[in-house]
Order: sequence, then C-alpha cells, then structure tokens
Amino acid sequence: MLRVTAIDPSDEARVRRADRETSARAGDHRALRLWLRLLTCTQLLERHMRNLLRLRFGTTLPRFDLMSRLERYPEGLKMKELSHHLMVTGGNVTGIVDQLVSERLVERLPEPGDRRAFRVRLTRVGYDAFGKMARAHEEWIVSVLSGLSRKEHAELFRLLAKVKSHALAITERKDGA
Amino acid sequence: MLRVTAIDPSDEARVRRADRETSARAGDHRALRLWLRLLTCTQLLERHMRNLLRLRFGTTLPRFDLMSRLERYPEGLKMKELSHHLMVTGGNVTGIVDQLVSERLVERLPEPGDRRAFRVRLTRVGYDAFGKMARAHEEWIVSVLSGLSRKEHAELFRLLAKVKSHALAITERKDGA
DNA sequence: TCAGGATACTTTAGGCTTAATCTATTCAAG
DNA sequence: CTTGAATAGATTAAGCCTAAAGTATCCTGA
Repeated sequence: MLRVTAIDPSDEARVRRADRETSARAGDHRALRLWLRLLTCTQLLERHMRNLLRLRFGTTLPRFDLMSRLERYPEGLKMKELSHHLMVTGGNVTGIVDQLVSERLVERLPEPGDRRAFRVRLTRVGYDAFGKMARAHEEWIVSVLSGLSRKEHAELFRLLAKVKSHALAITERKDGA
Repeated sequence: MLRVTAIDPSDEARVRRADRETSARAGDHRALRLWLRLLTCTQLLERHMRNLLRLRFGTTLPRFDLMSRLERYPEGLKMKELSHHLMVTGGNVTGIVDQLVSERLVERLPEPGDRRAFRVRLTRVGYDAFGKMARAHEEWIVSVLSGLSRKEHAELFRLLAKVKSHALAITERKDGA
C-alpha cells in the first residue's frame, strides 16, 4: 500500500538501477525526463572513465583532460587558454597544473613579451605517459558506446549538436542579462 | 605559422566556444567525438541549472536533487535508498542531509525496528520550498531543450536509453571482474 | 547465547570545482 | 611619463564527491 515499497531496499540489484531517471513519474514532462536521462547517461560514462583511469593509470579525469588538450598544442597553452578550453575556472587550472608540474608531466615556460603569463606544455615524459593513456581511453569509449550502430552514432551526434547550440544561445543570453 | 594561434586569446567570444569538442581533430574517432559532445552538452546544461539555482534560490543542484527525490516519497527514504537513487556515496548523502536538516528543510525520523537506520523526509517548510523551485526548474529545462522538435526529443530519449543500458551492462561486468 | 559477518550510517583524507578576492603586469589615455 | 583600467594568474573559503576505515546495530547459525 505504501508507494515507497516499490523500491525494495533489500534487493540490491533492483535498487542499483533505481537511479534518477528510471523512476520518473508518468506525470513528469518530456523535457524533464530527457534531461534526467542525459544526466544519468553522462554520469554513468563519466564514472566508468574515472574508475578506469584511477585503477589502470592512477590518474583522474581532470588531469587526463588537461593533458589531452595540451597534447594538441605542442607549443603549449597559456593558463587562460586552458581554462577556456576545459570550461573550468582559472583557479582550477592552477591547481591541476601545479600537480602535473610536480609530477614532471607538464612544465611552465615563460611567455616572451608578457611577464604575467606563461605557457604550459607537456614534457617528454608527460607526452609518452599521455600516449599510453589515450590509447586505452579510446578503447574504453569505443567499447562503452558500441551499443549504437554507426547510423545511431551519427544521429545522436546530430541531436546533441542541436541541444548544444541552443543551450549556448540561451546561457549566453541569460549571462548577459 | 604557429598552429596555436588558431585560438586567438584576445578574441573572447571565439575562445569561449573553443570547448572540449568543437576543436576535436579530424583524426579523432567517431566514438570519442560522440563522448566529448555528450560531455559538453551535459556540462553546459548542468552549469546553467547550477547557476540558476544559486542565483534564484540560493541552493545547489545536489540539494535540489535530494529534495526532488524525497518529494516523491512522502514517507521518507532511508540514507541507503537515497544514496542508490542519487547514485552517490553514503558519505556524500550524510553531508547533504546534514545541511538540509540544519536548514529545517528535511528531518531524520527513527526507523521503527532498526536502530541503525532512519527515514529522511521533507518537512512542511521543505516541501513548500521545493515546490517553488521545482516549478522554476522545469521551466528552465523546457526552455533549454526547446531547440528540439517533439520528434527529436523522442529520438534523443531513445538513443540515450540504448547508451545507458549498454553502459550499465559494461560497467557492471567490469565492476564484477 | 553468543560469535562472526553483514548492514546502516558516519568520519576522514584528499581531490575537484567555484566565486570572490588578491597580486603583478600590461595597456591606453592624458 | 603617469595614472587607472584591464588582464593573467594565484589564493582562499566553501561545497561536492569519493574511497577507505570506523562505529553501532542487526542477523544467522552453531
């Protein structure tokens, strides 16, 4: 009679699946359910990646993301640029770069002509270490997304592009107001 | 000549869009690009929601999520159940519930028959406060997802369901191994 | 009964993230 | 040149989150 007993706390397997969105009520609206599912999906994949990076390489997703970005710019990036690329605040980048520097994976080089700034660049060691991780990371991603056909991949990619551009328009408008 | 100058640090508007996925190289593979786009989309929407919750209601997404879950269970939920629903660790739930209790938005009730556990429930004040937030929250979500047609909503929902179930299968298999 | 294992929850240490504030440097206007 | 605004980056305080370890309670089976 109690609605709460629809979730049986003694049944671990069932409860484990009772995440944010599976139990959304019928009365919930379309957009809300879509958002919850998007969030659940991303969290699931993100957690999977975090766990694998930690277990296999003893690193974290933010460190990996930062190195991944640097790998594309052999000349290095300024802190400000890293902050924009990674969509995080400058203070955050400072902390992660500090760690990677202390592990000799990246280095700070003076920026000629601007004594406020400097370039952050992968070291040789960092470059090699990233290469190993990147190959494994891509395999994990391919595997975890292999439930979709090539056609479905493309369609999902397209739909997410629409979501993204609309969201960008909205958040920029709201930010300015 | 330097490739890095493709990102012009003096052009704020351009740099702001240079996030994780737009600058993915042509050589990157399909799955990786799809994952990066999924991550970017979710982060964009999540950040938007966090900002709005903070500015309009002085609260955070985790607090909102927890109250949202409790609102569906008038009899309350045990900590363990909350932890499963929200897909976070028990220690995390402890912290957030502590805060909400100190703000008189939720309460801990003894669980009859198990002195280890208790039920967490919205207070009257919490219920009312959540109602206001939930209405605004749904409007924000509808707005930010309004770039898709009804048909596209449904298709995105379906594709994400496939991603989710496949990811669940993989992560559970890997966890057990 | 009572010992051992399981369970519910808390605590701790550590990393990520942000907003706000601070310092040093650059730039531009007078 | 000098002053003041803007910019690059670091720092701080606070919250979220996790994994691991700790405490109290429950349960099972000898």
